[in-house]
Amino acid sequence: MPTNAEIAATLTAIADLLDITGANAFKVNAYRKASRAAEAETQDLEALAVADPSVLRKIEGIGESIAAKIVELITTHRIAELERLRSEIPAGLIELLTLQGVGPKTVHLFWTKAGVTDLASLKQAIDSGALANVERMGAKTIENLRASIAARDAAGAQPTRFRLGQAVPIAESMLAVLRTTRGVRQAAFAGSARRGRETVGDLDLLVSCDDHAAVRQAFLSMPGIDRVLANGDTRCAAQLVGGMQVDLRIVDDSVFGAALLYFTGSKDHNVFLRERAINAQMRLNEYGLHQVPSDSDGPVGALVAAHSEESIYAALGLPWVPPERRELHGVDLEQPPMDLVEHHQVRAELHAHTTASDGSLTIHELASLAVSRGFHSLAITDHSKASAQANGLSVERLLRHIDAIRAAQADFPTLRLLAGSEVDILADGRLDYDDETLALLDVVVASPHASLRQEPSAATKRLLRAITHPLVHIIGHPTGRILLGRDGLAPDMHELTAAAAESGTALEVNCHWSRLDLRDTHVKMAVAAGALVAIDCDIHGAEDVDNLRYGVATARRGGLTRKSCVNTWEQSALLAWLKNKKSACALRSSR
DNA sequence: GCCGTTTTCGGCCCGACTGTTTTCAGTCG
Repeated sequence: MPTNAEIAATLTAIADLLDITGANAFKVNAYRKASRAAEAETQDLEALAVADPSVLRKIEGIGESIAAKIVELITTHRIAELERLRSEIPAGLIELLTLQGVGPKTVHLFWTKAGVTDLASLKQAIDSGALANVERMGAKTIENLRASIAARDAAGAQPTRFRLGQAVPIAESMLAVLRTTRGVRQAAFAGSARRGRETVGDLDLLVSCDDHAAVRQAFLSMPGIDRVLANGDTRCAAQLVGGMQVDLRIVDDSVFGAALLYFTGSKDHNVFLRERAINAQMRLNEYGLHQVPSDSDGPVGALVAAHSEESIYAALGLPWVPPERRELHGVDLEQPPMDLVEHHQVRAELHAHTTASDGSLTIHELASLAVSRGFHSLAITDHSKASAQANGLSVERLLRHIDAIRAAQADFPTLRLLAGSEVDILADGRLDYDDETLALLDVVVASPHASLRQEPSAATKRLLRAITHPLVHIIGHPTGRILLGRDGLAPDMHELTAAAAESGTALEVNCHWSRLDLRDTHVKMAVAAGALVAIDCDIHGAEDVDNLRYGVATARRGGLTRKSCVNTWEQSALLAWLKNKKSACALRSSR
């Protein structure tokens, strides 16, 4: 039973192999586009296909042929076409596609003209001088090839993607330098980081200025640059120590909006906008939206819009699309804009740890921090006893902690301090404190911390039990995944979000950039199910509050609106929700 | 291989940079 991710990976594998054979580039691109569509699909493709295979073709980018291949994969666990390609093409060639500056045409050349079948034989062909006899393989190209291989060898297991919360601070520190550079008007980061993707492959920086040379020099002389990959008048690229690539684009200030739009992407979003421009007799690129030139215009038609993103969307008959929503294309964008949750609307933190368990701040320090952020409510939710590694609280310690939280309230007149717990959801779905204890708390965040490799069906059952527990308000980091580290649980999110909506339990978007759990696609499911969502920083130290932006971005990517986000509610509404779940429980248990 | 307000064929986003070339192919985003 292939997952959507596995189907996507299979389609990408076909695309890679086709690429190397020199197949039609549009055909290759069709497989890549279908792969992206499969990955972005929130419905389970296998379930869709089993119910009605024709539904697959309703997904944009999946047509007759690819739909048939997906069905073939689901029913026979193989795709004959893929096996044929694999029998013809040495498996080691695919790895060569990942070398900087090496694409499918070059790999094809290596293979057919120099007998290269993998990285080892490529090295051999370089060292023996055999490669120098191949067309287009001049001294400079071979030198670059050596450098790419060396960079790869040195990197070893160096990551190819980086977590959002690690990439954004790097981008901002580089922008801070560029903003002080002579002639710079505007500077911003674009790309997948601006779209708030949970991981990014590289950084895209955009600068408008009067002095290109000064900006290029400032950029290329920054500390941490390991290797310069390109150095042109309007575009520079460099690899940082640690492997991250940074691209810099320099444009005139008058077209900053067009360039920002263009370099923010996503690729599919750009293609959609360009096609829309063409249909309206216009042409869109990073220098603006122009009329198609008439004979008297020369190469470029009259400018329609370029200064701001808003003006370009408007000229295309669309509302401005927030960067987090730019994975979308097609009819989704023609809907009226949603009231997406915004960073400044978050006024309550409902998941925070103190020195009582594994936090670094005291109750008072945490409360002061919340006040400084303008929050009206803060829940202190230290770990429960099963999280021994985090110094989880025994019932006796918890009782004393509740008293300490209530006592601290007097010192913070503008902040409502809530006594809570982040209680472990045990492997079978039981909670780590008994109901009598939980009933003493204002807020119960129930989270899975152990047994994170259990079967999906067991995980679903486990989490459902916690979601439907009347004393639980929030399910903390529901899957327990660690980005680029641990997959975590894979429960049936359709079941979970439906149950959450039914029981009034909120699902958490944990803002820490190593978690972002719920992930964007899960938020989308929660929104579709009508479930409540909490955006929480899971504060362990003062710096964690700054992660809120990543959680908000993830929530926005999933289409979360203010009214479904409990952290944005007025204090009275929040307290009523916290209390109502409890009284609902009392009612039920008294029957 | 996908797709359709020029719909079953003939397009498919477009520009910068690099290196190898004498005008362009390949890569990348």
